[in-house]
Amino acid sequence: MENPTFYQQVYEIVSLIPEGRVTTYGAIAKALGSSKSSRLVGTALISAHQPTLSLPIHRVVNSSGLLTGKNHYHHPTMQELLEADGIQVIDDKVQNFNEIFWDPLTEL
DNA sequence: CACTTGACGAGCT
DNA sequence: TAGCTCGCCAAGT
Repeated sequence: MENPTFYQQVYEIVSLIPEGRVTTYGAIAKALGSSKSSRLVGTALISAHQPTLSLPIHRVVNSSGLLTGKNHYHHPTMQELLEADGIQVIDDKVQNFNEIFWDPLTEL
């Protein structure tokens, strides 16, 4: 796209998240040049939850490693998907968050 | 064109 | 420690 929307850019970053790793809304926003648009990233994922896009959006959590988007999942749950990636989730929180955190700015 | 809507984040009470 | 408020900003209505 010559004029990719902010959402489109979010989709691209999300699609690049490696298996077994997670990133945050803020990190993605920052990678796109708008560190203060973390909310936009979350809103973008709502539009991205379409089956046709099949993006690993379950690998995106908030800055605390909390599964804030869990409510938007029908089934399987966000936790189930993360555990399928080998990520340990306890009480809606990603374990070893600091270790599996994937920063699009640093690792891309 | 103006108003509302949030999978957020940081700061304050 | 937990909960509430404020700022930010593109997209949808």
